[in-house]
Amino acid sequence: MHTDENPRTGRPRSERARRAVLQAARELLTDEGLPGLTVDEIAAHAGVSKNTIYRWWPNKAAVLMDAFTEATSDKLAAPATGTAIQRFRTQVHRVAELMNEPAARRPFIALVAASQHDLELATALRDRFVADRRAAATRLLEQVAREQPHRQNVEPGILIDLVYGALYYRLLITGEHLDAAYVDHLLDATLGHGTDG
Amino acid sequence: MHTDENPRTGRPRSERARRAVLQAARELLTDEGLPGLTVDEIAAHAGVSKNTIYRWWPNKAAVLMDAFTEATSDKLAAPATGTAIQRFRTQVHRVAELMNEPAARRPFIALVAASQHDLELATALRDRFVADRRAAATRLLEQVAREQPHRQNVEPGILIDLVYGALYYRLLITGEHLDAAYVDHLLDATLGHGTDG
Amino acid sequence: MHTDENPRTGRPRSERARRAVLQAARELLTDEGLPGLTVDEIAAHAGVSKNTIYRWWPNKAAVLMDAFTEATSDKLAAPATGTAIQRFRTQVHRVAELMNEPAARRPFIALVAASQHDLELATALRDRFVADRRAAATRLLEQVAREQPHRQNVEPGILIDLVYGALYYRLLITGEHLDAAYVDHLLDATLGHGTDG
Amino acid sequence: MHTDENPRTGRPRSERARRAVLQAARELLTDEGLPGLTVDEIAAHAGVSKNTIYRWWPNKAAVLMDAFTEATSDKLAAPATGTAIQRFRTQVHRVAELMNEPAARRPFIALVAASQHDLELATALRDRFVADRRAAATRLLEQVAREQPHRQNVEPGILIDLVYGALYYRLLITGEHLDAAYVDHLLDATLGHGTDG
DNA sequence: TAATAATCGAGACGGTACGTCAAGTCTTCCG
DNA sequence: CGGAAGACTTGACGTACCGTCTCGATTATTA
Repeated sequence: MHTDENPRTGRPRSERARRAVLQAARELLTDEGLPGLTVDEIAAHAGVSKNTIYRWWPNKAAVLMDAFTEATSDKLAAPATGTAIQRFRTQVHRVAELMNEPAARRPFIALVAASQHDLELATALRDRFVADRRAAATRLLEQVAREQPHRQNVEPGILIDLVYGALYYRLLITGEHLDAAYVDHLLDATLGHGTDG
Repeated sequence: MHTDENPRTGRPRSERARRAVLQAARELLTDEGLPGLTVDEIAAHAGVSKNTIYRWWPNKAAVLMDAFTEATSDKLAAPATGTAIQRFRTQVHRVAELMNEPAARRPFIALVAASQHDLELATALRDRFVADRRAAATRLLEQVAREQPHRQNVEPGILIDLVYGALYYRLLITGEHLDAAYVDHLLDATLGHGTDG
Repeated sequence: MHTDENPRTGRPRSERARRAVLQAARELLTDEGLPGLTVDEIAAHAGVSKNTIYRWWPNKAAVLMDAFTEATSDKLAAPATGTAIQRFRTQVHRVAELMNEPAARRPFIALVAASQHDLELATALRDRFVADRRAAATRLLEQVAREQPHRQNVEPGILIDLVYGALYYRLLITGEHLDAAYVDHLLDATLGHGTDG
Repeated sequence: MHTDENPRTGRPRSERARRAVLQAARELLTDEGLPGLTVDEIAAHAGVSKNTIYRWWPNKAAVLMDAFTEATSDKLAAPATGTAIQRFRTQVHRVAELMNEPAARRPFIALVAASQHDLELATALRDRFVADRRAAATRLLEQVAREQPHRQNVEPGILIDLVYGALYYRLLITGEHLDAAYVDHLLDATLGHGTDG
């Protein structure tokens, strides 16, 4: 999105159009993913010209990226409370919930799929979604290691790969459900039991 | 592929054409993935008509699926030796190596990406690639549980999700390298150290 | 049709196949004309292989040409009786009837249409259908001129063009019906009234 | 052609593209007729996308119909002068000249051929080419009958069929040349000699 | 209160790939 | 060798979507 540009003159960008586009992108996204979503459709459904879409986004992947971010950013932002371990567990649970939520699951899958052959999108996805959580998780797990030096802790990077990897694995490969119990199983298996209290 | 059908009459299917198509699919696959691979290109490069491709495969995803299977089936088939745990570790290492191998990495990524919006492909991928390994791994881990009942074992399904999930996570999300040391880290963290001897 | 070839050895040509092909061609011809008739259809409907068709005919136009000739040759062959003028009139009536007959009208139209961009077919059509009638008509009209030198006769070639031209004109351009009364009108207008007795 | 529609908004239709398509159609038409003319070729030769062609014409027959109309409409439009009979004779001569003119002969033959299996085209051809001339000719011949009641006139419809029929007959069946002398022969034979002064 | 300037909806444009279809040829096995 | 079956190459078809472009109309700031 070209929000950085700010000409002092001329007709200002239509906020209505921006919103309509993002909403249309969300509404029209089906199980067919990005390939099943066409810019013409989005434009028609949003009551917007294709020109307007291409003026502000480079392609439909970028549109969906924005649509996804806008819809989910607040859900992951709320700060967790409790011990470091508890906060880590909360974070993982939240991501799992996101992957289950109807409004977020399909866009997310579509974005991950598209990012496999779209380097820019892959970067954007990592920068705007993965990196934050990964940094926060690393900090929390390092804190755990400092506070409980006697524990036999695995490297934070490895542990994060294991837990988050399992979430993505179910989301993308097996397609199985991601309920809270399953997430607890993953966390218990990697952090040890009784770490949720 | 319709290899199952076997009419006694008529001109037999050209094995040369079949091979040329699969090889062309492998050779022409770039980082652009399936969207960057066109049936016209494959046909031209293989010296085969589009018609022939569509006679035997429903779409280019199916072609690439066959191309991938043909190229990698033997690499994963060789039986591992040693204890149950050793054999499990070997299996995981082999999958990781596959994900690293130039000839297999790109096709695999492309197939996983495409399977996100292609239900048939997703099923085929699970049935022909994931299911076998998962069943074998489950058997091995159950054997471990029987032989070492004192061990604090996690459920096989969870453990498999964790380990394989981490592999897919690096392959699809972070794009980081999957070397043997990293795989050992994953296995040590989930199975315990000293399980490789 | 390659009837000229007559090898002394090997399996003889199947008369059953030949007939089935020509009948299938007649039966499958619709208002779509030659373009709407496919060799695959003919082969399937006749229970014959495409190979067999291409062995004996160069293309589907030739097949239809044979099918048409076979079905209509006898209808035009019966000798007319009476005076020269009467025999000429009979000949014209017979051609008009042919153009009306369901079994002949469509094949004929299709052949004339196809002959516009198929030189071989055009030649065949002229040689095997037009030329005979034209020669006979010329002979008859010259005989009339000899027998009735006082009559103000137009050149046979012009008269034939006028009368037959009108038939083709209705067949191909206006598509109007060609009944006997209309044909008599044409003949009366060109030969003079009272020439039918 | 959808020239009737006139939306006030959107990018206006490219006159350049329209012209280029029609010209390409004329230039690329060979003795192979419509079947030998491909939309891809027209598009490439006109520097236009296939899309644009299909946006404005339903098929290549419609393109050629427009190309033909555009090139010939003015040639037949100029009013003839003289008596009713003279004007009729002029009209017939003009059509004959059209059938001889290199720029018009092939398109016309191709259109008549195609109209044998294309109902829409047949209607268009009759409505836009045949009907006008036929109506005008009928009017002229009726005027002749009124002015010269003593003459032994044949029905206008029959006379038109005879004369124009002969032109089409030569054009489509025998392929012979249509020079002015021949046309005069036809007119003399049907209207009587000395009607050209 | 204009003039300027960027946006907007609409929709035509060139380009590329799609998946289908028919033509005509070739390759097998069976009488 | 003829014939049935059916796979093969070739080439055109008509469709769909992409991303760009050109209109007239709109809505701001600047003069």
